Amino acid sequence: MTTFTKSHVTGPAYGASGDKPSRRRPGPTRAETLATELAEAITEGRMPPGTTLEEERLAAAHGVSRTPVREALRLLAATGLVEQRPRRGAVVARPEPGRLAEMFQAMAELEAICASLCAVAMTRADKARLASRHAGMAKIVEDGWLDAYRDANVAFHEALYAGSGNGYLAELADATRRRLAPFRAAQLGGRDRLAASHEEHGAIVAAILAGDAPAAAAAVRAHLAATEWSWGVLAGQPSARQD
Amino acid sequence: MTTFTKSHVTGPAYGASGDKPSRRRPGPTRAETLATELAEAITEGRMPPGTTLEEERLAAAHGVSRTPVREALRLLAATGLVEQRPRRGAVVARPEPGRLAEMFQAMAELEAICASLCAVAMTRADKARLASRHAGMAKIVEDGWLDAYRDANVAFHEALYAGSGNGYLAELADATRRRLAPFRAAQLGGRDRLAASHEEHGAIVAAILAGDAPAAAAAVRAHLAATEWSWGVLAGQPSARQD
DNA sequence: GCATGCATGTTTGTATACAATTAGGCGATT
DNA sequence: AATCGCCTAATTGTATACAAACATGCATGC
Repeated sequence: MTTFTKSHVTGPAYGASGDKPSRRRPGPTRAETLATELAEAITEGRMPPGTTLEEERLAAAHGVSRTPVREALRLLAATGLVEQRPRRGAVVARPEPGRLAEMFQAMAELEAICASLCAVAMTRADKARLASRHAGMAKIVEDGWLDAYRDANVAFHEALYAGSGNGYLAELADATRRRLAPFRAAQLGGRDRLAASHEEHGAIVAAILAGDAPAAAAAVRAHLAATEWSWGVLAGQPSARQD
Repeated sequence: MTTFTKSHVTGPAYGASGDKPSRRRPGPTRAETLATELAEAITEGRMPPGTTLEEERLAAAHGVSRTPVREALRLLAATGLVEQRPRRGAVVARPEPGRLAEMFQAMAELEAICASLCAVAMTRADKARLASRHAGMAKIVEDGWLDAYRDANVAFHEALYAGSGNGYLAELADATRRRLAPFRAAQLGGRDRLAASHEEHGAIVAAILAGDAPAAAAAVRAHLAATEWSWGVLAGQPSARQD
């Protein structure tokens, strides 16, 4: 499971304007850079599910040849963000509604496990950090800052993954969340939902602070069950439909 | 998460003797075929962790050019079976001992979830099939047929994944098991361990038949905790060391 | 004698050229 | 008029060629 860390991203892409990079970075290869960029474009909704990914077009758009493009697509296909039909090209993955529901359930369970582990494995300092992170989100909720809450929310959940102490598990959860990202409803609902979400977070944090693993798992499941509607998962296909 | 089904495998590889295939299969591309073959070679221990995967050598061995080889390696890298260092080539993945432990724990939790879901989601017919599968393994245990038990054991666990009714979760569990496969101790221990394993399976089956999800989860965790030593996970690195 | 620098070979990364399959449209036939 | 078949265009799959980076060994200097 390859993860695409922000550190791999080199910016808005040199190739957007057609020029190639003069200085060569040591680490990341073109294919990886491309994969990261495409992954972001997909998860952020700029390339909605169903979008066809034509190799030559992508190559031209990023100022590279088809070879790295193909490798990037293979990478994304293995990640699940892209679907490759044998000789019919690649498209941004658009899972069946049933499969989306499966992924959502799996994510809930993965997060529940993470929270359980947090409850028993986190150091006192870690728990304090988590609590303060949660506390910091209160102001965002009061102000009704939707975009900021969305980011902070992702960060909160990723803190849960990291706090499990199990990096592999964290990667699974993160990858699943990323694969579901294109199906989030654009807006999280409204201020009421924001407050409710924050309150549910509070229950999770409390359980973790108390070291109560089963309660933490239950709180996570409840939180995600309540969140479900704010994803496109059960509402049928979202945004794009262009095949 | 791309899965490598047996149906994709076309045999011991035409390229082993250098000749290219005359008839062209419609579906799978060379890269996918290659990826499947390599994945099997790795999970079956024929290419132990640490083995260097030189592109040209692989290309020659399989009678193809470097291009599909590279794509196959990318695929495997995304799957986690292979590790690609930016400009230093690819090797069969050899995770740190700590990471192996994480993967093992994650697998235990994933299987526990699957078993829980089995308990509540399986139809009566499914449960009967699972029970009969388990019963069928008794004879293998009596005869001490180690190899056969190994295969049947994998099939049993995969039946658990499938029985969860959550295909995505099943894929996660399966992929994790595959990634851990190269680190299994060659022999499962002995006849005593065989019998113990079978008995633990019995506890799992019983809990599922009874529809007792928590008991099923607990039984799975107990089973894997008992199995742990038969994997190379905690015993440090296994088989190969050739870098 | 040891360390450092350079030269060379090997291997990966990228680009381009070619082959083959698929998709779509046009025409002929029933 | 509808359907079948073929033909053409577009796109993917594969191979090869070129360029850059890493690794190794040797020679040179200290």
